[in-house]
Amino acid sequence: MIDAFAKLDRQVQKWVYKQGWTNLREIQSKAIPPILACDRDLVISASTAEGKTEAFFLPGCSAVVGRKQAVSILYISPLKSLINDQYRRLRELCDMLDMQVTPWHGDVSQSKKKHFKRNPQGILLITPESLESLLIREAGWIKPSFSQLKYVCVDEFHAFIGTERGQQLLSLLNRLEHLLNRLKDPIPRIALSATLGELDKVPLSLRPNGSLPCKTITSSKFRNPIKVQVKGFVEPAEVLEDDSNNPAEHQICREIYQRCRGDSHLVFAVSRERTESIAVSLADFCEQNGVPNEFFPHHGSLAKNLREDLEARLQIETIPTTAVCTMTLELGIDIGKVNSVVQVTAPHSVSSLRQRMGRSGRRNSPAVLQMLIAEKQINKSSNINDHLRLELVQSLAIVRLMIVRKWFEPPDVRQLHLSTFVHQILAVIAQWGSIRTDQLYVLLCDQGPFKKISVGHYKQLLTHMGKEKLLQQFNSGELVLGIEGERVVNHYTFYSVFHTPIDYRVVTENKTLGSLPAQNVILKEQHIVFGGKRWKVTEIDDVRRVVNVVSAKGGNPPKFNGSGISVHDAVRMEMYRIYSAGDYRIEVSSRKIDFADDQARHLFQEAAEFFHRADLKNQLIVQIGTNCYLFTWMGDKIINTLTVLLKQQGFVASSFGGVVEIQDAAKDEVKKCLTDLANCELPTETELARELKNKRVDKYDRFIPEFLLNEGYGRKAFDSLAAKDWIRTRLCH
DNA sequence: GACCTGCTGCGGGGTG
Repeated sequence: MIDAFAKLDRQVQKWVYKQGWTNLREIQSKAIPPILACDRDLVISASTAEGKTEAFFLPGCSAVVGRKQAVSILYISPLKSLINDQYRRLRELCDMLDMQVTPWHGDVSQSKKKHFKRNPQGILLITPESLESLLIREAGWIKPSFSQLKYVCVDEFHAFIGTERGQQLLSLLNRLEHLLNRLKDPIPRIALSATLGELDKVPLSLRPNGSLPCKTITSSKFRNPIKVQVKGFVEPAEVLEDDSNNPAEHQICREIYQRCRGDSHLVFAVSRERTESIAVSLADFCEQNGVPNEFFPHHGSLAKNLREDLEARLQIETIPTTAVCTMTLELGIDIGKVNSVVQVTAPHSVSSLRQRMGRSGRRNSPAVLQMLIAEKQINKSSNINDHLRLELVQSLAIVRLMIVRKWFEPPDVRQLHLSTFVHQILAVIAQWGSIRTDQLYVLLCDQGPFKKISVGHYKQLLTHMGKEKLLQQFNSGELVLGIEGERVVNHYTFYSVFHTPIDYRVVTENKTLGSLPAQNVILKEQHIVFGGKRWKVTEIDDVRRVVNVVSAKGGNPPKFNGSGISVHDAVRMEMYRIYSAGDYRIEVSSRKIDFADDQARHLFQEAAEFFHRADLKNQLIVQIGTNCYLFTWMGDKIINTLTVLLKQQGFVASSFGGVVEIQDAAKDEVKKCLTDLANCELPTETELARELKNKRVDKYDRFIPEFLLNEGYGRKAFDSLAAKDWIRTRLCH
């Protein structure tokens, strides 16, 4: 450890002393030799607040100190706010090293950018979108300015893996190496990441062409103990018309109020709508009790300054503050640690729950999680899903997977990312002016990250893009942008690969509170909840897309849009094990720890009894009245596949919470149908996708021909092989 | 029955 420290630059060592650090953290010491060697990629995987940033920058800066001719380190972050944070943290170190550090994103002033362009050196902190714009517009400047580039560092790498934006990033890094003639002598990539599942697969996600070896560093540090409780609530069967007084949610808010007031906590409420309704109820409790409000909402549709005010307040430990939030407070921004984390309604993945837990656990105190789950009261009209209490059992399963099995979801790496492929074709042509089709394929698919795209598909896509006037091909084989291509590329929204719907701005007295999706109807005089407060809509301007509001009483939060959720196989399999055993408790050295409260335990016992009575341990198809219910206890890809297969065969099938409902069908009929299907070739995922409408979900899907779109969509939504395997191994026996 | 992220160049007006 001490040896590693000795290898750092003297000024860097001085900076470490100045921080009052007596020694480096484990991952920081471990990272020094491989970064100084500069001959391989590196994945630094550790939980928040273990000093990952310094783990890279201490040796990284040591290796490049004194170099003035060109940029030495390129740091890429998914968030502008993180770039601003890192800039503040790096400035002192870089001042001591007489090294330039420059933040570069959409909010950085033109003057700062101009200064850097005249004087490119040191460290550049940038977003993928800004790097894209530099490659397209300033490739001639990048070539000399980055000629000495020694490291590329990607922060929050887990947020990129398997996404459209991550695919763009990989393509950008490959295009950069190509531009700098560094394909044979690649620039080492350092990925900083929260703890990941399946660490052995990360190197391929960091450099798909494998042109440089990769080392992975993790921390063996003893983690804070974890305290978890699941609390149950009962939703009365007869809910009054006025759902503003939703009884279970009211009880849940009372629980949060009593638990959280006086300290700092995060309440993850899953949807923006629920975030608003809980935040405003808690503010109401404060008002009724004559105490100052300390509960505030935080989500992506809230104005930036409101969010930043709350983030700043969370950092002040002496002021009790509870943020009711969506995943906006899951990663990235430095808000310090909170006393505990509350999760309202079941989380959908183990990995996001883990991230959330990481926000709790101040100085040697345990990380505390409370899950508040409402289930419906059972009556005559209750359906099978109500009886099974799927949400409660999903919550129990996810806690067990996190604590007992220490498992979490790997990213889906089967996807084609066709929308981003179209984007990168346009971007590369815009960058070079023109390129031969074979060169373009080598750059994006052979060397770059689009390895799953065949030459045949590539050619058909180019033909289609030609028809759409995105491209034009000369007789020489050179591709240039077509009229439509020029139009798309020259618009400033081109640089991002993710889709953003049109919004209305919500304004009061010239202050912007946030935004609302345009599709959702808001009426004049309507009372709404927004930003944790109550308002009346006074005016709607459809041209400027502005909703004006004034302070008022009453009202409900507006609807925001959301698409489907996806639950992994492992979660449903764990649910099946819990039901079958009739026991969810966690075994710790021959003792069983019950992490549910009385109400949750009671709700679970009722559900387990129902499961047992219906013999769901052995029965995979159940007949209730004229309907059938199919239980696979598998993830949503298999559920989707079976649902569409049954529909194709003429059944009326739909799924909810992982259970497939088949209307007006006999159990044996359904079983025979699926068995027969599995005895021959099942339709491919592409064939299943043909059955569906509304498949254009990603930003550039509108430029993809139907047959290719089916291929891309099929891989996202279905898994024919796994579905066939399930029928043969489970249903046929 | 879900969430999040980002982007330009230019012209007009105000300030020091």
